[in-house]
Amino acid sequence: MREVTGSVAAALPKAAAVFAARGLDGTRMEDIVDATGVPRPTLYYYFSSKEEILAWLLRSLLSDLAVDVAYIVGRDEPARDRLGAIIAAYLQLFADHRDLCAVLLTDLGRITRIPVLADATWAAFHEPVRKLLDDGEHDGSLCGTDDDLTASAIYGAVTMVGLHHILTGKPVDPPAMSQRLDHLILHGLTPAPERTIR
Amino acid sequence: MREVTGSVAAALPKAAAVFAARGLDGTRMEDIVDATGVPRPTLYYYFSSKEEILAWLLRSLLSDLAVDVAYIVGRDEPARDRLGAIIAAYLQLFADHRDLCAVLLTDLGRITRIPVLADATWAAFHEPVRKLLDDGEHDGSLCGTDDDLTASAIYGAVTMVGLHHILTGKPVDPPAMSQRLDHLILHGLTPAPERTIR
DNA sequence: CTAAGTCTAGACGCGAGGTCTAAACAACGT
DNA sequence: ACGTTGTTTAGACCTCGCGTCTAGACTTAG
Repeated sequence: MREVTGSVAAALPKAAAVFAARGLDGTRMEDIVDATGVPRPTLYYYFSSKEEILAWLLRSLLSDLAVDVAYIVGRDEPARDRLGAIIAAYLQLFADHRDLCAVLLTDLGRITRIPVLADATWAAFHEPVRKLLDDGEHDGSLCGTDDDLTASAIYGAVTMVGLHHILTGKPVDPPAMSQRLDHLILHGLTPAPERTIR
Repeated sequence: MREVTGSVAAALPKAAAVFAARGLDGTRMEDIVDATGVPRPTLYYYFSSKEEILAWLLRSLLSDLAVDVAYIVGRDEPARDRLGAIIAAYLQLFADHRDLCAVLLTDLGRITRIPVLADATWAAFHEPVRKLLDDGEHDGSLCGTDDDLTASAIYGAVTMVGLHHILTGKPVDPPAMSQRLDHLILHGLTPAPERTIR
């Protein structure tokens, strides 16, 4: 794969909507040509396959996320606050890149068969969360027993909430949604004592 | 699509492993022939497409789940207990049908473009959970503000935990996992002392 | 024994991915 | 101005796999 720059790199994001609408296998090369205006031979000059085009789009998305997440993880705050910040950052990604997030998640199986993306998706969210849960046990701001399971649960919860909003066409409002998710993850669904007493 | 019975119906589940390994679009008709022993023309005698074969497999899976879930939802128990039972039932499905669950979730995008399956996946889990959350507010066993978001979060959490176990080859232990998830969903991650004070 | 329905073999058309050739075009140093 | 190198494009081509079709074999019922 050659380095992609200039007009081609600028035009490729237009293909995201097509991938989101039809999925990787459902998207024809001609669809990408139509969406981007880049002729077919030019696409094959830069990429060796359709799959590689999508991988290029998703890699940039995931590396951006990884940078944000790494910064948050490194901050000097209680783990529970950093956890909330990561959730907000992840939801922000959904808000900013609806199409690419939709492809990433709805074509998850297809994508996790591309090794570089399988690692990237995992490293961008699951691993940092697992580390934060571990930190939280030590600084006392979180409690937990099975970090791996808990990290998966949090990852799944945030992901599905974002995906649901995207697939149903609802706008993604990161502050409001992350506040609710944060509360759910920290306090659960047990009614507050005050409320039951009343 | 003709009604599928007898030896063909008995052999088809063998195709689940192939679908799980390669995905819907990555599975060739010949792979299904090899896995099941059913000749190609016979498959096209019963089904009009490859997609229909997978749909047939998944429909039976989802209808079984829907039956279990409907029974649990109708029980005369506090909503929080019924919620726990549904989570356990869902994880049991993962344990009993690893391959089909893997296809269902990793090829989610491909599958939600098949209308009958899109509805079935939603109806089998998300809707019942949402109803239970609503019940829980009325019987006082659960608290919540945004049932739709919460239902998505729970659905995502349970799904990702199960999927993670399946994809990493770990055994799915429904009682242990649902107990942990249940605790997480009810009490969250806030350490115990702080919770009792507040 | 016929008739209807079930099952199977093998050949075919076709669409889409990806390769190849060759030509047009741009940028560059000499 | 001129070759050189790399970029971009058109169009023909090959291959693979889906789904169709014809036709025949086998099974069961009337």
